[in-house]
Amino acid sequence: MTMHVEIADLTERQQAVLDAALAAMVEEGDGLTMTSVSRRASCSKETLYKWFGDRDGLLTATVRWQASKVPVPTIDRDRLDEKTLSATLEQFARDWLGVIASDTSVALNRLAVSNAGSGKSDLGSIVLKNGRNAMALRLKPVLEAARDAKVLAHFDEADTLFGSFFGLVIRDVQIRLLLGDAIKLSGPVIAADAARATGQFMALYGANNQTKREG
Amino acid sequence: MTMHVEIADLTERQQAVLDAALAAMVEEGDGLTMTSVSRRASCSKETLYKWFGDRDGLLTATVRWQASKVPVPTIDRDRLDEKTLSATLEQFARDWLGVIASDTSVALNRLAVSNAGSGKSDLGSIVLKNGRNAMALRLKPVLEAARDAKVLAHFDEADTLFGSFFGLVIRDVQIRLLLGDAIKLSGPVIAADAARATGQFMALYGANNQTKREG
DNA sequence: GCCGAACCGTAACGTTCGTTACGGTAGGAT
DNA sequence: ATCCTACCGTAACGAACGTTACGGTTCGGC
Repeated sequence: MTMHVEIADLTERQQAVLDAALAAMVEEGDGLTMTSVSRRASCSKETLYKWFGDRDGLLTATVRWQASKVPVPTIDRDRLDEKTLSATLEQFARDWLGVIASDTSVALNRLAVSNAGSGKSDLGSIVLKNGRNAMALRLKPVLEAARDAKVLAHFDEADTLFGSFFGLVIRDVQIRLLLGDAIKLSGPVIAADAARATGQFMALYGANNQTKREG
Repeated sequence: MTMHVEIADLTERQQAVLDAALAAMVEEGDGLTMTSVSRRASCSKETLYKWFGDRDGLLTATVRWQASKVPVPTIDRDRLDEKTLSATLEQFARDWLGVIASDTSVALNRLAVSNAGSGKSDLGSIVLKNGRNAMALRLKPVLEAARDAKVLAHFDEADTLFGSFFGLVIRDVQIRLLLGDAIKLSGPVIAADAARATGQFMALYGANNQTKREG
């Protein structure tokens, strides 16, 4: 286990270096090299190795650093009527789509996917933990509270609802971006998508709709 | 452009070599090497280069070969009532989930994603064309026919519906698999997911439901 | 039997890149 | 002033791997 610096206590210089690594990741993808990072960051390779141990350590630290920069939406669980739940979910979807569509997120996920294939030091689980799982962790209590407040219809597994919400929001956008499809999501488009997804989710799982739900 | 063999006319030996490459891809991921493929296929590297030009050509041919093996569901556009449309969509979803969850598909998509990052000879667009886009091509006429037969509510853009169907079926399954999450989808689970997704899609877009649809 | 084409197995070459080593500089402490 | 620490820039090392070259074998055609 190469763990030289905790992301909690990074000096400003170290953060700058990781930002340079992030930029390298976005522009050079998987093929970023220790030399290119050091050149970008105007630092020596010796420093990279002292701080991060090896290439894997640098990549891991970079992924963690980016994850720590993504704001995690906070939600108040009180006053849960249908209106506020919808608004919350919509905001959630908007933020999330914005992250997913960003260059850094795409580069990061590409790297993690590559790495998950090669088996080394899984970046995959890190990205999963700080991406999807972090979202699920925030969202599931809200869904359960909404169920208890009779705003959502009864359900047993919050995972199922989360999965459906995920699907309605992300659709085929992420995989297309990862595969290099040139789609650009402007702010208005994201807002519209978030609104549609939220409306559909409420239609499927809202307390007042008894349409087809769980299998 | 390195194009040595068309996938249409591959000798059996060549197919066997590509199957070996496929196996190597599944087990070694991005880091598969010309040597490992030749060893697996019991062929010489010289042959690999003669047939496929270079490493990129081999990978491209492998991706095309796998794509050509995936059965494309065929659909009859006649007799479109709600029942048959549901059955068609459900079958579609089932097949699709089965493909997405397979080891080869995961390995293939990982490779394509890595490659899309590095910019080389896009495998990404090939996978996109033979995956998502092939599905969209088959599905959109059906959706439009269903609309004209008043089985689905009115819509302008079939893309929107396709995206929603995609999301409801795939949800977070593909990205989790790509990132290395250890989920196993048994046949019954896939069937249940396909049924749920289809039910939800019909609930959202069926002609007899006027719930929230397009933005 | 003989020839050439196709192919196998392996050795060899060159490049890239991770990793390490080294000389030099700035700044703070003693 | 001296020393020590942290850092920069660059050169050097070694392994992995794509690519090429070569000798040996099989096999169909004459």
